[in-house]
Amino acid sequence: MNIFVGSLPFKLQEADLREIFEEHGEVSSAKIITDKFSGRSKGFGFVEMPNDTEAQSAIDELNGAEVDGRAIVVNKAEQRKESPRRDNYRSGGYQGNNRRY
DNA sequence: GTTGAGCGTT
Repeated sequence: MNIFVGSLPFKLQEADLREIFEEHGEVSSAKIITDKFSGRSKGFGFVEMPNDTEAQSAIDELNGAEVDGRAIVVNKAEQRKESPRRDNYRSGGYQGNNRRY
């Protein structure tokens, strides 16, 4: 289950976020969203947990929990898919791979 | 050295 985490302290790092969720279950990956141009944290991130039961428990326990003095927001993530369509494609190359500049 | 609602680069 992918989890959305908001209201994170700007100083928080991905490893910190991961350890927070690992206290409530197994964490496969943790991500802090940072601005591509400034490199600064956007203040929210995502955590992926393979066990849905532990994930739901972590959401229930960590939503509103205080981290570094800030009450964080934890919800089930949306919009980003893990399994894009990979079927019905043939290994044949493209004919129009010519590049015109 | 700054800020504070929301959903990420594959």
